[in-house]
Amino acid sequence: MANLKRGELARQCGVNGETLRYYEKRKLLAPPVRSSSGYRLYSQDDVARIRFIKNAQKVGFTLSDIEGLLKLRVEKNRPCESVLAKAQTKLMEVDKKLAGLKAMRKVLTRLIDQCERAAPTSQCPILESFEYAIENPMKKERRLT
Amino acid sequence: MANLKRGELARQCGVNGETLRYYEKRKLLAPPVRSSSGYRLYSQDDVARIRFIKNAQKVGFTLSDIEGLLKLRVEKNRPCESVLAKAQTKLMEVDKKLAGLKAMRKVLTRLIDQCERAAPTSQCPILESFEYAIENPMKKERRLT
DNA sequence: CTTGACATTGTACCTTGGTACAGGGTTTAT
DNA sequence: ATAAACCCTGTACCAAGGTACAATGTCAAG
Repeated sequence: MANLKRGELARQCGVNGETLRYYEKRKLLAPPVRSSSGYRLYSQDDVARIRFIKNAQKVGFTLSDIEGLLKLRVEKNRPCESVLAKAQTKLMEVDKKLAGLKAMRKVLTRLIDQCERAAPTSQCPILESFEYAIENPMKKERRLT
Repeated sequence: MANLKRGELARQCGVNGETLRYYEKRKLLAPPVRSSSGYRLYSQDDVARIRFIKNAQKVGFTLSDIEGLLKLRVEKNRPCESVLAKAQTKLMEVDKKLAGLKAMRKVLTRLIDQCERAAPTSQCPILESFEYAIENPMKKERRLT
């Protein structure tokens, strides 16, 4: 109905106007109808599509992922399995990143802790530890010379 | 002692040779001594420096962060406080990313779960959910029509 | 009728941490 | 002495997801 111009669609979806052009270039958005003067004219369907993209991004899908999801979205006869598989794959990716961050966190908190309880005369234990290989303490802290 | 050439240093540190040139450009590595033919000649200090960089990266410091850390590393009179502060800031950053990923994970697992227990006749619940705002279930799942 | 707020295009730039050439010169081993 | 394996430089390119112009055209209000 509405026939929104680029800025209107952008405002309605909370994205930058240039982003719409970018999505169009990336084929996430079909080239829209143009007004006689060449202005892009969007519909409510486009609003829904942008919302779809933004929601999918929120759970970790990249724009390339979303390209695939958008194709499945059009096929009406139950793309559920493929979508489920993609979601499961994404979950594994998220878990991998989580594991990486948790490992960082562990080492970082250990370093901070060491620093806080260090004797004031000693060298900075954090900097010092960067001079050597960083290991996780759980296993080999028997070395308390 | 060793006077390593670029490739040798790279191999010893497990980095790409080009990376060393990149670090030099980024001022993480001082311009090294050159041989008469213009080859870079590195010392064991450089080995330590690269190791330092790589270790700091492992706990989440960016190269820009590391630039600051390297400066503190040289000052011998207890930069401990500044380092500690940087580490604590980094920990907060890591925690923020963790929180974001955990939120993703939560929604994603919910979607997967909904999909797995969906009636085979229904539309794909994952795709469907992307059409609307994504909310966390904990609060408003009273809507079981 | 003019001003301001919109729109169009192409192109370049941003971040982060590098990698990959091309087109030369050098060193080492055979 | 010649080929392989280095090294040098500058520059361009990669992912990812946009953002920011400049130069120009259009539309609505007053």
